[in-house]
Amino acid sequence: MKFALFVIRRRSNYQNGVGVRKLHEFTSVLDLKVLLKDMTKLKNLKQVSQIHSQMVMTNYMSLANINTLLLLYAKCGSIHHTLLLFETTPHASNNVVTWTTLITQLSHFNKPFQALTCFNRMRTIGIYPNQFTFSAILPACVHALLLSQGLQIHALIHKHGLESDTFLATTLVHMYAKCGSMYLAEKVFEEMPHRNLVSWNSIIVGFLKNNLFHRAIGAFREVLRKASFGLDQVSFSSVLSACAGLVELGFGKQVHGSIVKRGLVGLVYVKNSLMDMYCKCGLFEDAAKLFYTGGNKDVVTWNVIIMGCVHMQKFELACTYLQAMIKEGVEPDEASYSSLLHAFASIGALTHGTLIHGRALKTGHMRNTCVVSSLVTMYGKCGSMFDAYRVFRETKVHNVVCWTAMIAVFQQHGCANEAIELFEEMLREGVVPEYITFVPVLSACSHTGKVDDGFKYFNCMVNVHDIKPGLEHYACMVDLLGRGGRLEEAWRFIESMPIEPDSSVWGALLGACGKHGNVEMGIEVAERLFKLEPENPGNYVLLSNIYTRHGMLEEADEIRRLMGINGVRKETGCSWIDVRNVTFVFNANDRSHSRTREIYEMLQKLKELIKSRGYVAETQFATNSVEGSEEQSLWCHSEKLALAFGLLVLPPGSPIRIKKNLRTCGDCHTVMKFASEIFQREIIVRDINRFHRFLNGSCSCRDYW
DNA sequence: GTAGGGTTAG
Repeated sequence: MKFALFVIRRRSNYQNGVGVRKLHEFTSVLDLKVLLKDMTKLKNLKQVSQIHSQMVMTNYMSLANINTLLLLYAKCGSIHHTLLLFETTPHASNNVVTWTTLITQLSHFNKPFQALTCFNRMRTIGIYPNQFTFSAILPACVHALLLSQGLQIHALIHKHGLESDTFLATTLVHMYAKCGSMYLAEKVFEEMPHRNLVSWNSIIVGFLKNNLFHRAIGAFREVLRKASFGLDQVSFSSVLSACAGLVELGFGKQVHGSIVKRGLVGLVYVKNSLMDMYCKCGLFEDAAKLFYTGGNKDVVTWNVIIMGCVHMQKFELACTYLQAMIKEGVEPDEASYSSLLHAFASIGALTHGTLIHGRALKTGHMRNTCVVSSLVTMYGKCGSMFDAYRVFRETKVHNVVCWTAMIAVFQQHGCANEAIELFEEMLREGVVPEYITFVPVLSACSHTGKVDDGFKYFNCMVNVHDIKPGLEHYACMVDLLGRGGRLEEAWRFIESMPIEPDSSVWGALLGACGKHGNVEMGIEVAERLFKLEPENPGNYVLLSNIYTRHGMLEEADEIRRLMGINGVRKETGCSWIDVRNVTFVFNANDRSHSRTREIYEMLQKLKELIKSRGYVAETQFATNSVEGSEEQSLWCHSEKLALAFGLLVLPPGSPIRIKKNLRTCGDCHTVMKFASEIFQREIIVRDINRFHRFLNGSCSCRDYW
């Protein structure tokens, strides 16, 4: 082969693929084959077209050459030309290799349904698929996530007696694992007469992707013990991902040792997985050490270190790495953008997030659905619902993640009707909802008191979409019934659950007991919660508030004592506000800020103004008294301090954005409403659960949170 | 002349 290539290069003066025009000088089929093989590296549509026309002119259109051409067109990015050539070559459809090439490439181009149609067309005209065809069609089932199709293909493989083919069985394992059926994947794997490295890697990766990390590690240990072949970078990087998933540093370090022993540490994929494992186990420094030790770095290396920063909440450092990677000429990819956006979403850094948006627009990354979904979430979590919606609408094609992101943003901002309408639009578009999609939908129903609709969607999830409800869904349903005052029904609903209810489910019921003043049920529910999560101060506070509201002050005191005995402390309220890219933090009763005097003066002024408009302090929200006055303690809440500071330093008319670590209190909520009207300001408070957008004296949550 | 496995979005 090498010799033949040498001859061609000499004869055609072939250099870097420029010698194509001398094709007519070739005389043997062998020459052409070699040239075509070499051309696969070029991936240039123009050159492939030139070869194609030369072949037509010189009568070189043998079936084998046509098949190579089909492949070449696909490899240089034009599935369109592949299809065109196929359709215009009548005798091509008699050949199984031609069909297989076509099916493989359709699958590679993420056109699984066209691939399946081709497969069926081929069988209709009486062409028998071989093992290559089967391994080409299985990835199409994976792309389309069609387990049912995969099962049918499996049956055909069985019929053709090809089940024991190692290559095919491995592809089946991969297909079942990707479609979420580890039971079937394992069954095929167990029945394989021979397993090679890729077979083992496929089962390890299968466990990994289905979050069965222990099983992934188990399979890795097993193959390490009994295989006659050596493991490769895929095996090692996969087992490291499993360690990362389990935060299993001990075994991870052992794996690191054997990687070093085998001399695999220089491989960039292995290095990336190692770094990722250390980051997820909290050893950022070890990851950074690997990052700075020479060797290759690719875009993933950068992404892993950036994600590591995000994981450690080192957001500024994450930005520094992004700038550094750009400086070194590594173009950030969708994962880089997604991780940073995720970071900015969690800290509510709107300005940083907007900068990333600008960059994504310039670099063409807005075509990527991951980036778009992260942007929608970022804007949503930073309080800019309208920007989130704009990004969503400016994107033409949405996948289910994108739809879910936008539905969740509406829900968090109190626009429950919009959330439900968007969900309905998604269904009309033919997008299939997933497990997580139903969480904001059910929550939207609960926040608008749509009990019937909530049940409609819940049943539709189970019966139409075959999704097993999880704890998140059950908690929403309990919330839905509880908010509507149907406490007994909610209790019975919990009892009918096929899975063990957790604290989120009981917590929803306790909240409802508080809202509707059911002391007896409240006590019973709280007792269960104290057992489930004795360390959560929220439950004690809720029960104590129920007692206080019913005048049972002794019992309320008893609960506070219980907190002391159990060593539970109420988390201190804490609020943040960004002013010209600097974040200011306020704790409850905070007097540490340099403008403390002005802040408290502003609050005093605000209090007088709103009192004249009928405000009465809601002292039931006062959990401790300051200077003997419960009312006074209310005016030291962190969100009020942040509000006063915002009113002082932000230009009139500009919105005030506050973030809080706990649920916002009822009294603060009332004060914010008044303030938005008096100062004609938009005030956005993001608390632990949701957004409150105050405008002209009312809140987007319609006082229902 | 045709095939397989590996970090990121809700």
